Amino acid sequence: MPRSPTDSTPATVTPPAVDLELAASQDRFIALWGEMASRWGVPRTVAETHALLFVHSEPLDVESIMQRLRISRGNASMTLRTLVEWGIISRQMQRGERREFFRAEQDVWRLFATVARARKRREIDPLLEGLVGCRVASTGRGREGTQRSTHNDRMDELLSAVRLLDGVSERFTAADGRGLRTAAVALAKLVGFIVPAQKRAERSGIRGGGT
Amino acid sequence: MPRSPTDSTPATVTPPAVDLELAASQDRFIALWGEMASRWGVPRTVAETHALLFVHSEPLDVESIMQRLRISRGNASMTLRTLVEWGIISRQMQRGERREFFRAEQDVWRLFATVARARKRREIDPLLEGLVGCRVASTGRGREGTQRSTHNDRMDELLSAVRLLDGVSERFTAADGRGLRTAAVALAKLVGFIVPAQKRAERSGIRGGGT
DNA sequence: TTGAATTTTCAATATTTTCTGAAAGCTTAG
DNA sequence: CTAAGCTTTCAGAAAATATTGAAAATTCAA
Repeated sequence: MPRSPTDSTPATVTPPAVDLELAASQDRFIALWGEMASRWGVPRTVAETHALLFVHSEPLDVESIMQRLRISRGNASMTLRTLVEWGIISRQMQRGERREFFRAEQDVWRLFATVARARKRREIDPLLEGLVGCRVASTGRGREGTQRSTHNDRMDELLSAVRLLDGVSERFTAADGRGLRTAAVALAKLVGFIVPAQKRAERSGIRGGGT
Repeated sequence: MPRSPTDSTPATVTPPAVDLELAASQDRFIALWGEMASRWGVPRTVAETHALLFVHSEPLDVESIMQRLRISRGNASMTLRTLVEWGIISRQMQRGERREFFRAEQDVWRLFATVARARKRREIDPLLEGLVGCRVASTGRGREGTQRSTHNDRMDELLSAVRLLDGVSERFTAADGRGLRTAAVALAKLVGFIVPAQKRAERSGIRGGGT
């Protein structure tokens, strides 16, 4: 590997002539994706790594990722493993090459479907399991029985609502991601909502983060 | 106000005879909800507070909440404020009473719709805004132009996918929560997935994150 | 098998987020 | 106006999470 020990330029990814503007755009996206991720409870570097692989169509090796994102080897390793587990990036080893390369799922809808499925597993399934255990034995007697029934009714209502959403999502995020897109489009039509090509800022001062 | 100054009993919520089994069930639910919340990136105590108010049909005052959940006054205050901002609990002051009482939205679908809307605002809207800024000026020239186009295409694809989902969710989570339920049911039908009126344990060993 | 090129693991460290508690701020009765 | 009763604020403590870095493990060519 022809890299001098004095080498300190971070541009491992691209040999000499880099398109700086393009790189800057990519960096903006990486930052944005990382930023969003923290709101979704996903570690920043995990999202950044994914973003890098997503915008960089050719597969990258660990070294390049480390350098472009300025993260440690250990972090890169764990992060990549996580992403592979989630199924949104894949390892690619090639004969003649010792190191592994990684590439991201490029299809947006498949990406979404995969993420949705992962979240469902982590966030919905345990809820469904747990809810049944939150009921209380009904005694059937007077006022105590009534209170208990009310409680159970509440739990049941919650349970069936979650089940409904769960069932739907299960069908729509199946494997190829087609379902998700279909669902979105179907729904859009259903309400007569046509997706505009151009975005319109209907409301500007939305939020209320207070202070 | 008939409370002696020596009064120190913590049982503000329930006078003497409490249904311990019921309380235990409620606690299980509170714990479960709190547990789930941490996976969704919501502070545990925020979720627990909401859970308590959700299972406890009558309004509760801050003191009761603090004691039942064993949290500090400050935490309770901030937490309640958050929940009120999210729109899933409401303050209720009453003449003759100095303290405030809180009660949770009891309708599950409205609850979901509200939460969905809040998340959309925090997690989707900033993404939409940010994405446009991630494009790169197309030069239109040779290979550099091609790379740039590819990048922009990717961003556009992402953008329109997010917009589609966003638009749909916007319509379906509007205010009353009816939309969400409607959507879920509609989708369920669309794929031939019939929601049973009575819960049926189709799969028992639901399985899970199987290693 | 050896050893050079990688990747993985994990204890230690850094960072971020959440919670506490005490003091300051309101509001209303008197 | 003053005081009692409640609520909010916020700096710092505590807890939870994320990241590093270097040693150990793995892999493969020779």
